[in-house]
Amino acid sequence: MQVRIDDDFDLKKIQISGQCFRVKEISSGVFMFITGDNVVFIEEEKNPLFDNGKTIEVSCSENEWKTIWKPYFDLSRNYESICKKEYGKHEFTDRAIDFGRGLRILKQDKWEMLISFIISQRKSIPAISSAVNSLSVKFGTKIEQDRTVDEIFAFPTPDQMAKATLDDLKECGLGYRAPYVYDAIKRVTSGDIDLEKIGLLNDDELFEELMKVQGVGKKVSNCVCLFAYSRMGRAPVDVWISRAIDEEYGGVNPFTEYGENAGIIQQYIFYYEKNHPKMFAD
DNA sequence: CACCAGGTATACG
DNA sequence: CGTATACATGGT
Repeated sequence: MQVRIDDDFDLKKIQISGQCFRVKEISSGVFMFITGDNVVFIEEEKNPLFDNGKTIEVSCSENEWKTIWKPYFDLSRNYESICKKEYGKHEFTDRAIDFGRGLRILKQDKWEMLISFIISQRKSIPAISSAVNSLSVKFGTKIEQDRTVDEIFAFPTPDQMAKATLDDLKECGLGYRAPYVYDAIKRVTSGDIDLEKIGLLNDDELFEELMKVQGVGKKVSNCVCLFAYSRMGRAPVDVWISRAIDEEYGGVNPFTEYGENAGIIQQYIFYYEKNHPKMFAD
């Protein structure tokens, strides 16, 4: 099926943006995304017939696109106008926006994001990906599809992970984070934390609620708020953002100025810091 | 093959 | 309250 996109949208940038850990480019220009027990294959058309926006080819039905993937890619929000609105406040931010045009803040599965970002601490992005994949293969349900030779597994549900021992988790490369994930499993399967219900809370309350889980601090909580609950006002500060604040903003956190779009701006800055070519060594 | 990775909990002062 | 330190593994 073909879909018209009337806004900034770049699959390659999204893939390497560090917010999703299971996206694969299965062949040149064809990307596989997974959420819940859904898989989709997407290709950006090379010769768009229109001068604005672009057309993409998606493997799913129209209904699945509307209910799953359109929200996943946050396509009801216009990023072009957000960029325009926030442009001009800081020269460095403007540069990051220009460089990262096409990025989007994905609306991903809440449980998967909680576990993925607990795992993310002190790990490289490739290492996070492989750990998340290991959990999926070990505990998740196989998803039927015929586009890849590799078997694809859904990220395991809390109930599927409930049978995991600490050693099982360590076998997935979690290291010292295994007890943290173990705690998350217990809190969610016991009903102590209801990931759907806390979605009704305001940003600060949601942020605090997530931090009840062992191993979830400010940064991880903000990532879950942003990448699973679409709380665009949350701006996670990691080592890259912290470095940018020091070196580009004179040590003053710029995100308060971006208000409800702080998380989106954060993503452009993170992407720029990690991916822009450096002309000179420091 | 050392080195370091989208941090956090804990122990201090 | 702010600062220092340990932490388990894997990818490069």
